[in-house]
Amino acid sequence: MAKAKSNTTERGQITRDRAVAQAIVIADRDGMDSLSMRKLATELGVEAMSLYHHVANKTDILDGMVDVVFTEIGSLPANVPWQDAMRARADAMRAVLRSHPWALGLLESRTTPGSATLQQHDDVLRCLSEAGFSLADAAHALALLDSYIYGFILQEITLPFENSEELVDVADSILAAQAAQAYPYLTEMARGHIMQAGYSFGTEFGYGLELILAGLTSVRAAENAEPPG
Amino acid sequence: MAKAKSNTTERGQITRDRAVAQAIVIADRDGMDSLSMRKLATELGVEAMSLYHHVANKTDILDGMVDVVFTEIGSLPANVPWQDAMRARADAMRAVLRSHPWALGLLESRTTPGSATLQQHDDVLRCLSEAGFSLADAAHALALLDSYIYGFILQEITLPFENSEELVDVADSILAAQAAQAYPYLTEMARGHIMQAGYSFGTEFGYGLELILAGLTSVRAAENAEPPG
DNA sequence: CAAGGTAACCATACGGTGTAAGGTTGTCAA
DNA sequence: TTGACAACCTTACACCGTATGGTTACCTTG
Repeated sequence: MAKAKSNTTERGQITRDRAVAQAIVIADRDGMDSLSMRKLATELGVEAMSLYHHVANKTDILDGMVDVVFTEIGSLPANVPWQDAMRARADAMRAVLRSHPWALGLLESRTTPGSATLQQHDDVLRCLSEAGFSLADAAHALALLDSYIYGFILQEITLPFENSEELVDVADSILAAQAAQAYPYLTEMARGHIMQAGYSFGTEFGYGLELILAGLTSVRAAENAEPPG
Repeated sequence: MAKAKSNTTERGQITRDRAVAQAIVIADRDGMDSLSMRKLATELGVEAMSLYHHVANKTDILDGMVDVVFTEIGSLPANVPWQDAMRARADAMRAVLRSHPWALGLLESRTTPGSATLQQHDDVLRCLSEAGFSLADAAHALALLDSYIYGFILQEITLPFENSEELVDVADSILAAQAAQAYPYLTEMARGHIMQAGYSFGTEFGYGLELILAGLTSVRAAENAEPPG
């Protein structure tokens, strides 16, 4: 009986980290829906059930994926004004969440924050506290910034186009014919604003972010002008 | 000659609308994951395949659910300052999206906007235009407000607690023991801010919203002070 | 009334899913 | 050589969305 599979094989190679990494590759390439245990196992050169020796279950893998995402976002730059630090964090989050479109949807379902999440939030609070924000205002600022960042990316991911040319096509078809009368302002915006050469939804991100940072700056100024009393 | 739709039996009762309505009931009650064609059919007193005479497929039902959500949000109040109109819309969106926690996740996957969506966006642009915003700034404002609203609710839905008491428990367990040293600012925020009696994450919503509205107000003021040139 | 058309409904089946249970193999320590 | 043990595989189950092809119960027409 063929006992000698020989070759010392490559068996011991599968780990939770490798499984999570490959799961990310699949989700990026084929979409979250087609990430299955069987497919993941196949791409790791193994049968589905073998994975269960390294991960508890599928949601364990999903948790791992979320953690990798937060790790990719990285940490805050040091020794810069707090506005620059917040800008850098926002841009990093946007870049990472755009490159892994499945990540935002995953955040919804995993309710227990991993260490990378906690660390990141702690960093932001420290940055703002050291910049002169009260604890309460730092918390407000964090919630506000995160809301804006998540919400913007949520909309951005949902958009049914990738570049300006596709945008024109999509806008045309959505706002075709009778729609122009039903939604006059939307139509006008599409024609007069969005369809201008060089428009990109991505530039909207900076607009809102700067408005929020300006608002937070005056909050901080007011706070330091008149100490709590 | 209208068809004599006699009510001698209850068979003809199943419609797309009824199916969508029951799907919403199931999603609200048991969660989106357990919404299946078989379960939906059973609760409508019918076999799974019978549904396919009234809906194209499951995603057709999901599209219908999204449209119902936007309908529930309703339209803008008339004859009020634009800030009040935006506040009302934000509160309505928050209320509806919180009462249907599955809705946000669904928005991600359906990329073709329904008529309720388009109508709502058109209403906002009209409101802001009539309030003196340029078309470009109205578009900026819409993107900014929607980002904040969606992102806030996304975070709110993800929270692993429902009320202040549960919050204390959760915060305690997450920040237990050694965590206090690893995340000092987070710990301090939990102890000194969040765990105060009467704190509710929901009140954060108004804080950010007011800050954004204040920012938009000064944008509008600047715009009207110095006409384009 | 009878006949036929048709919309509503049901039964069966296929290829997928996550994973529980238990069998098999390869490697190393004693 | 033996035994332990982890890694791996096979099989099976209950579920999913839905293609296919009946089967019913009604309405219209004569």
